[in-house]
Amino acid sequence: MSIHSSREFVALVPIGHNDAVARSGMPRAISQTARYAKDQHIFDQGERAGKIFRVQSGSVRLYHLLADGRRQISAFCLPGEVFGFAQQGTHELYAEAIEDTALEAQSLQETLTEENLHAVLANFFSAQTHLLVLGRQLACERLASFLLDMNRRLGAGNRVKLAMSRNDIADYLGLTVETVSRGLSRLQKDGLIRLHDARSIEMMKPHALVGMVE
Amino acid sequence: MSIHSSREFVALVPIGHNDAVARSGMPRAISQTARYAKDQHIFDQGERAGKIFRVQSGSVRLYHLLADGRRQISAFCLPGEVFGFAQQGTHELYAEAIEDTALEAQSLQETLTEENLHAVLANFFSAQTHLLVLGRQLACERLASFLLDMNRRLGAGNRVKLAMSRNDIADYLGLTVETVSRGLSRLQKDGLIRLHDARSIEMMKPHALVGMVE
DNA sequence: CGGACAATTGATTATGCTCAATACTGGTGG
DNA sequence: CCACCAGTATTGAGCATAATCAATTGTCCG
Repeated sequence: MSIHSSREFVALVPIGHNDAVARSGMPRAISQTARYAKDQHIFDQGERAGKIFRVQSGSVRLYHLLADGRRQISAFCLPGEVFGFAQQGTHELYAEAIEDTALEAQSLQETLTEENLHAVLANFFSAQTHLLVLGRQLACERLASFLLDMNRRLGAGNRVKLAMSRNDIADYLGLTVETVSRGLSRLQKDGLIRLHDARSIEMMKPHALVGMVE
Repeated sequence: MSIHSSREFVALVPIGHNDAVARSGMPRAISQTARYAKDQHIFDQGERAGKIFRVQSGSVRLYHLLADGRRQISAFCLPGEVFGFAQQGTHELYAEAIEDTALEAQSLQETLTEENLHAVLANFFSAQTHLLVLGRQLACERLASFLLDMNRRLGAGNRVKLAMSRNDIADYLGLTVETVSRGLSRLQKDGLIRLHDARSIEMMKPHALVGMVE
């Protein structure tokens, strides 16, 4: 893997809450808000990359596809989170809005900021942790990991309102829809969670869920 | 996830082949070579992070553990590659030398460089791609992915000399040792690879292997 | 040469997948 | 307002891939 002019390779612009940059008087990035409808594509694999995105509202799925249609969602992006980093100037995955979504799209600049690096690192550690889930956890454990992660990121008591379908969850956790559904039913039967409706899930015993995933 | 002073969070120093920095006269990082024996630990999860490492020779495994001992190797690091990026100043995984290994350890500085960012991105995309393997590929497909990746990174014709055991490969691919062994036997029986010895594998039909993984 | 570790192979089991049927939900139009 | 319809979710039955348990074989060092 060669290390040549990485100037060409990646969007490097200040992102939200960039106090350090604001104070130092460095040039701010050009940014604008773009709106996407449910299931609208944001960028495709192979597409030229020139921007990074910060979710203002809504949520986004990032995924890879195999030739026969198998799909792996590598991440969900929730409000406040940043995505769209690319190598070789080309996106390696697909991005779609899961629901109606507003994104702050920021144009390519050559400015290195700590916030950029921090966002990339957040993406990286998130992916790395997910490897453990996909490689070594059982179906119910994967679901517990997913619910706890969503709860942490959405942060509203012990109840999460999921934007994504069972199909999306399955493709994120490396399972099938049926297994996701059965797993949730099982967690509910065991008293660990409560399904208020299919997309609104309350964690009744968060500590027990944590115990499942570590 | 708060975005405060990321200065505390990550080692940011110039790394190898840093022509831009060298030319510009910016201060070079303090760096030194450290040697590790087979299976020697480099850092542990929870340990204070203060350095990043560049592999000069040998190879390294990075992994997570679950409480009951299940292990997921998130990456193998080969000569020329960089690892050790951390968040919150604390390592999130374990690092061990797979064989006798020399590392260029570089002290923490606050210098942002394009090479650093590029190294983090390389780590990130590698993890992201591996999610597809763990989430959506069958055992033989995972093995094909692994062999092709090793061949690309080691780059010596169509023959790879693996430093790691079947057990390491299994923990990297989310399989058991037995399944790895059976998968390799199967690929050999089908004429796709040839096992010169257990650790020395030749790809007889690289194109067919590529066909398996996409 | 011997002993420990590593790798392979076999038999059986189990987790999650596939195929199939049914239930639920939300939006639309009569 | 309610009935209908399409998409979404749940549940069931049988199957397949990979895990587990177990026995051999192979290999690298001392």
